[in-house]
Amino acid sequence: MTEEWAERVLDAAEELFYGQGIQAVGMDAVRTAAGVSLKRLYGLYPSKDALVEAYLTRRDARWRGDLERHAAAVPAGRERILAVYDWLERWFAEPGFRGCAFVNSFGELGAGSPAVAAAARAHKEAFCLWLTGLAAEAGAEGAAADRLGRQLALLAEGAIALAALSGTVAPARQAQEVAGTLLERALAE
Amino acid sequence: MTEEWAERVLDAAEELFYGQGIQAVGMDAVRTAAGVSLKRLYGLYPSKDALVEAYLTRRDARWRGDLERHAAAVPAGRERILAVYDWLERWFAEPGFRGCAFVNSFGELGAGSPAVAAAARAHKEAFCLWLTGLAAEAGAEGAAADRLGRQLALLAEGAIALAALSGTVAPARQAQEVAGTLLERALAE
DNA sequence: CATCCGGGAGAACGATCGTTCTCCCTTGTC
DNA sequence: GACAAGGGAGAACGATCGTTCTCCCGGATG
Repeated sequence: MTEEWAERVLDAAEELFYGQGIQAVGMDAVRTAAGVSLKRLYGLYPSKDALVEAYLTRRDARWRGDLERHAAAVPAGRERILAVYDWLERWFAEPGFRGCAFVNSFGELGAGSPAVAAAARAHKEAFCLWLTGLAAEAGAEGAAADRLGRQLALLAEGAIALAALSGTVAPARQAQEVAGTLLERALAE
Repeated sequence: MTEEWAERVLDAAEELFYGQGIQAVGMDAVRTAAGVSLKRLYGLYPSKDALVEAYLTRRDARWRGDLERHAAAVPAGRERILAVYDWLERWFAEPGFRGCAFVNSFGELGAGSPAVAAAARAHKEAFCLWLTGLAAEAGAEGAAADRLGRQLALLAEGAIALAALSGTVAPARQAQEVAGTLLERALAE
């Protein structure tokens, strides 16, 4: 099936693009890693830009899907919000963790690729909105939930960046601590 | 003087590298923007790697210098810490703001360039240390200052990333609010 | 005025990139 | 067994990159 081939190509592309940066990876490296002929590669994705877009799209879905599944296994409210930072910590510990794929792609191509910029923006916005939902679930109302959601997103973002640069998982715990205090204060009414 | 030429080249390189990414900018573009012959360019910086390293070194010094000067104009303590986020907000509003040069460079080249990775790590570490100093100045002691410094760095980092992606200055204010609560809690003893 | 030398413009070179094309072998069909 | 179709391997192409080299001019020196 062409579906399976497409997925194999995306698997290879994701590993390479995420691990080494997009410009540093040539189509030939993707071809080799995926074990696919160049002809088939270009049959599946008509250009590198298209492959990059598919990479970001699938990564967004999988990243948020994994996170949401992890959070759903924990009671709603304060506990579920804190579980987000547990999940981040596990992510930081994975071999090959190199920060946020969207921040990296945006930093590399954002200025010259509106599609990448839009994908990155959409990813962060969806993440922030989801956190806002969690905040509402936990008892924050209206504008308070919105504010709390943005603050939680800020903490996650900072933790991701610092974990990548430092090569340490510690920022996850630090962000979790701050999130804890914010919740304490926001939910005390 | 060769000094002035070197600075002109660095000015051009910084604008281009920061605005478009490092790999997207060729030495010829730097040459043209700086108004310098290729021969002189390679006389000043023997390779692109050397130019990139000089770019990051000078940017680190200037960025932290500007920030420290801004903070020094404000009374030490809680007020000075909050002023950091005012400075960030002004930075975010500058035309051409594209996030943290070190995070972007690391995302683009970190995997393949130990020098860039080290520069990025050093920059963040220095920033975090400086924040810890501010926290100590404000009354936090020992481990508490360290913890507060890391939390403040986390907030700043998240604000920078989200401001770049969203194209908005709002994350500076949000980070400042969180910093305010943290200070309130930490300095209440 | 003759000479020499530093530096400017940009051609040249080898590598690599994204993309397309050619050639050949395999496989399925009559 | 003949033949058409499709896909694989990789050569080929034009562009661009980092870096070096060539050629030439202008001005300082005797």
